[in-house]
Amino acid sequence: MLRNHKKIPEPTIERLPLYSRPLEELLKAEVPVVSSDTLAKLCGVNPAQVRKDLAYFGEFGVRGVGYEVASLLKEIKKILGTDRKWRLCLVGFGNLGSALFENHNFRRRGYTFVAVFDSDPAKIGRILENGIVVEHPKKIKEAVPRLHIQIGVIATPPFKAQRVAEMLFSAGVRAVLNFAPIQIRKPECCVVENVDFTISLENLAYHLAKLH
Amino acid sequence: MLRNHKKIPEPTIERLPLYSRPLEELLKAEVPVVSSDTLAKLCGVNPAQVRKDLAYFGEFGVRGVGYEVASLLKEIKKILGTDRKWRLCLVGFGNLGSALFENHNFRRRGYTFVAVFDSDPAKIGRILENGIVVEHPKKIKEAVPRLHIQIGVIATPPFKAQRVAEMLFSAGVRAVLNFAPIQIRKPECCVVENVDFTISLENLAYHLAKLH
DNA sequence: CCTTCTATGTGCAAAAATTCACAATAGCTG
DNA sequence: CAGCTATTGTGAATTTTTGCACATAGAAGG
Ligand SMILES: NC(=O)c1ccc[n+]([C@@H]2O[C@H](COP(=O)([O-])OP(=O)(O)OC[C@H]3O[C@@H](n4cnc5c(N)ncnc54)[C@H](O)[C@@H]3O)[C@@H](O)[C@H]2O)c1
Ligand SMILES: NC(=O)c1ccc[n+]([C@@H]2O[C@H](COP(=O)([O-])OP(=O)(O)OC[C@H]3O[C@@H](n4cnc5c(N)ncnc54)[C@H](O)[C@@H]3O)[C@@H](O)[C@H]2O)c1
Repeated sequence: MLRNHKKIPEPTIERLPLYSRPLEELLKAEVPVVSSDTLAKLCGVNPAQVRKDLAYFGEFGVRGVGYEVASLLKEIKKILGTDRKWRLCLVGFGNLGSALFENHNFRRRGYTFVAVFDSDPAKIGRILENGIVVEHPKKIKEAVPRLHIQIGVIATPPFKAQRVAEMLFSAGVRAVLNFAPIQIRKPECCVVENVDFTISLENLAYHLAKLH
Repeated sequence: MLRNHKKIPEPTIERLPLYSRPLEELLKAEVPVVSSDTLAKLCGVNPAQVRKDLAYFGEFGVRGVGYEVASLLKEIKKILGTDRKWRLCLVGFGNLGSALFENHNFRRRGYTFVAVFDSDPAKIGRILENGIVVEHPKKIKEAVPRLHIQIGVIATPPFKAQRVAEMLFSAGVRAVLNFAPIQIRKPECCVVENVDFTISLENLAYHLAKLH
């Protein structure tokens, strides 16, 4: 048994969400069982990789048959914590922030915005979906414990992002999704994920330039 | 000399944009020279990594001194093709699409939207910044060569994304930035980068769940 | 109940990426 | 201009990740 001995590689964690997407499709299409080969093709990875990744967490497959779609999906969600609900707050209700807030993919996957903060007086007080009211960021300190906010999403201008992050951390938030194109300094105990589209664009540009 | 012999590792390419961000800050602050140690700390990576990554492309540093900020930044931009201008089109002018279009970071980095496509009749004909008019996606075929579009950005609903991608590829686009949460099938010769925030969120949830 | 068939789980080897550690070398100082 | 210092560039060691290859186990059919 692999699962009890070794720690789980980061790339494995990053591939699990990749597997869960085609699995959701298969579930919808009422396909009962999937092989590592098929799943691998759907995700564009190696079949052995799929089996090994899954084996870190348990024996989910049946030899000679494959993986039962519904139960595998459930297991992956359990591993990722996606079977739980997570409560988020949004800081920065601008173009990007409002697109994030209005996107129902997040809620469908268990990520619910329960508070929105913005420093613009023109936006403070505005009433959004689910009765959420835009508040000044100075309310973060008080709102995080009261609303049990677990994840902070930063969509402010870059030069405000570090300060906002610090407010979130000191209010008790341990995980931050940061859309501002800067490197956030964080306490040891906290996790930060950066999303930066321009990095993806620069990657594309590099590969394009090579194909001349 | 490393640079002529080995092919460049993908992770190296992915780190270059990371280096360029603090370098821009340093340039603005008129810091003339930076050591691999300092740059590494700013980016949260190992200093030897910085040196090795850069050495793949040339000898940019001065022993005993460090790297000249301005010229290093210029070199990185040259490598990434960010010194060139790139012409993009946007397909899907919804919440996310319009946030992308209105974000001036892209243009500042040399990525300019020169066309916007959306299938919604209520949006077609709308006039945006720089005189760009929202057009029906059936115009892609004709617009790509005429406007020399090099990169397509997909921000349509997921179930439309594959079809849109095919229209882009067959019109001659070789690089696609895809925001829809599906795996795009692509011809050998083309490059696709996927941006999926929910993967980042699932990562955060996993790490949070571990810290319980 | 035994045989056959199929796809998993995993030991092991290969490949890739990271990090160490140090010789090489540029600049500075006296 | 010799010696000293700082920091690069890189070969070698280490760690991590991937992929092969096959023994293993469940299912199905005779
Ligand atoms: N829009 C995009 O497509 C896009 C793409 C990549 C990155 N980003 C980044 O995301 C961030 C937001 O982008 P945007 O386009 O939504 O910008 P925006 O200007 O539309 O919105 C920023 C919002 O943050 C608010 N704000 C400013 N200071 C604040 C503070 N201290 N506390 C709380 N709120 C504050 C502003 O009032 C505004 O509503 C930026 O850092 C941007 O670089 C955006
Ligand atoms: N909004 C977000 O924060 C967010 C986050 C993650 C992922 N996404 C993904 O990005 C995509 C767009 O999200 P959104 O929130 O902007 O959705 P949206 O519904 O606001 O916008 C989608 C737009 O695409 C247009 N469209 C539909 N079919 C089209 C076609 N065949 N050709 C051209 N245009 C077409 C629609 O008219 C609409 O304007 C979705 O796939 C979504 O899952 C969005």
